[in-house]
Amino acid sequence: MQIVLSNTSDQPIYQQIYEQLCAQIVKGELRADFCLPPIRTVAKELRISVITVKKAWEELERQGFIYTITGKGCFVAPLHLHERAGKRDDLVAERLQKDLAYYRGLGLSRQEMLELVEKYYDHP
Amino acid sequence: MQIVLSNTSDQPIYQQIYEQLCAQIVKGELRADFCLPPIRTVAKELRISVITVKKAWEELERQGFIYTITGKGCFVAPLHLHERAGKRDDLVAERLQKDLAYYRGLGLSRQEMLELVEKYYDHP
DNA sequence: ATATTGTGTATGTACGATATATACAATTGG
DNA sequence: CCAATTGTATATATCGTACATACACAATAT
Repeated sequence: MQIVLSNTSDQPIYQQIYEQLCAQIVKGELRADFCLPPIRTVAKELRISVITVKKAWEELERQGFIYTITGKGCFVAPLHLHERAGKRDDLVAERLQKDLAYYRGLGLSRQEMLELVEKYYDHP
Repeated sequence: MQIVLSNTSDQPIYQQIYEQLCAQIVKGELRADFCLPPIRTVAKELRISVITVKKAWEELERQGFIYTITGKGCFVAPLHLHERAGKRDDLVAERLQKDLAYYRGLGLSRQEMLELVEKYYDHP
């Protein structure tokens, strides 16, 4: 499990955490029932408050990515392969809609867009 | 000149305005030295505060898209064709970097990404 | 000249979201 | 049972967004 925070990002901390854990779970990098580190530990390592970590955890639980056992810890929800793929597709679809709208709004053609992706996707 | 606000969007109002005007300027839909409507008028039509419009206008000026003559109004900055194209590319590049990082983070391959763009770009 | 109208600007306020420290409650495990 | 460990709740501080209102400057008609 790995979390990297960006201080320059305009994204809230709890959301950065949420997204990164989301990604790791749908990719299967975190196995089912894997026990996440205590929020205190995460907070200490990232040098942020416990509450902020909890907020990310709450959102993860709300979306069905993890489950909580009070006094014991938080665990990765057991999702089958196709469920994980489905959740990933949900995340992609939701974001893609807004993103493409932006580029369309700037007047980019589909062809231009494809060329940009082709060019920069693997070379950031 | 046209501005459409979304109440459901999680984007700030002033930013929605900024982006839409940006787009219209780099696309050349607003001619150089075109006089924008008074912020009071825009505010009234959109049923928002003058301050919010001003905030969008400020950002547009900061980015060199418009210039202000106090007492007279705000005007579209005179940009040559290649300058406009350059600014559009700047906007695209800045956003594309973050967007692609997100999809990469979810484990999408370049091929998958291309297929999604191919499929949904013109059919939102 | 100067009053009036139109323009952008500044001040002060309110609210919600973000993030924090600290204290609390539930559960585990020796 | 008790101490340690876990997640949870309360109260507070700060920042960003948005607002209403009053101000300052420019243009123009009188």
